Amino acid sequence: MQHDDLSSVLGELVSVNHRLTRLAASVTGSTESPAVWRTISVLRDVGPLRLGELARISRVSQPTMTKLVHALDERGWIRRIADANDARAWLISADPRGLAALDAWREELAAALAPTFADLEDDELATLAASVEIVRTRLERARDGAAAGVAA
Amino acid sequence: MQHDDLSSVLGELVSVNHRLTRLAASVTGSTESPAVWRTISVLRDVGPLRLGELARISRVSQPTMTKLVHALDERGWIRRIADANDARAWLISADPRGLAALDAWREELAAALAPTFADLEDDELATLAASVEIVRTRLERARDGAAAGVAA
DNA sequence: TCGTTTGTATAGCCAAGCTATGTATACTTG
DNA sequence: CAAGTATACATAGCTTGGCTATACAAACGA
Repeated sequence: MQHDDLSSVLGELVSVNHRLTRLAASVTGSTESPAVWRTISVLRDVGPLRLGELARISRVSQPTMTKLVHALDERGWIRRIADANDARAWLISADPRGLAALDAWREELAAALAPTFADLEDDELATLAASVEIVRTRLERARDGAAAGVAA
Repeated sequence: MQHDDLSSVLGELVSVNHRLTRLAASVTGSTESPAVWRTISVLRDVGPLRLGELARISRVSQPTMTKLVHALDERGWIRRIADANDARAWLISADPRGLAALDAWREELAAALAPTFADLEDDELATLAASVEIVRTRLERARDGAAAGVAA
């Protein structure tokens, strides 16, 4: 029962939020992809990171992150800082322009979704905020097992 | 955490859930994409639909849905039923095998995320379930404005 | 020094998204 | 009822984000 509830809620959470992501993509005029905002959001939350670690936390492969980082670098939304102690490595940090773009996207998203969420009550908003924190907490925790085999 | 500002919460909701989607993709061995589960989930929730309407509700373009439906049809996860009244149209419905696959994926997802969400309290689970309902309600409502200009 | 490990880059593939356009059926109207 | 318009789905061709496999360069260890 508890297990059924858990799997049901997690499954619905992922499905419903994927639909919300599609809605967000279609109502905003933004041509940027979710991957961009996800990446900058991670950098904002956990600070400058090596490319490989950023890939692990974002749960994408290292080559995928290499492509994303190059694209973001060309936009000037992140900075690649040479690691003084390891000539192979880069420290990736969010550029203020990237953070500003993230804020602008959030504003745009909220404006575009405003009609749909117009009747949101205060307690419903609080419920959504609480859910975000619940999930974020687990995502942070999952960082530790993110290396390879998960293996927990 | 941050102030319960609408744009902040919506932005975080989309970003965090995108990260959760990545986590789900990496912890499950599933080779299926989120688009597959999203589509079957929509069919399960709102029943047999014409391809175009399914595309609008899923917030993807009609050609994208054509490709998805063809792929799902080859797997036997949906059924294409000729519309008796309109030879151009098809009614798309979820096949029991598709619904079973959806359930299996949810179980797999829950099992894979179990370590990460192991300490979820009952009230936290309830919060997540409530959020799912809040978002689902708005998604259903947004169906009406899904046709063209997104209203105003 | 030389082999091994590690951090990032490159190559090449697939899937999901898009716009533009094609084709067949339905509808409308003179 | 013929002909033009509108609608429903399919196809073509592109872009991008994801992957694995592999290459390269720097660090490390014996």
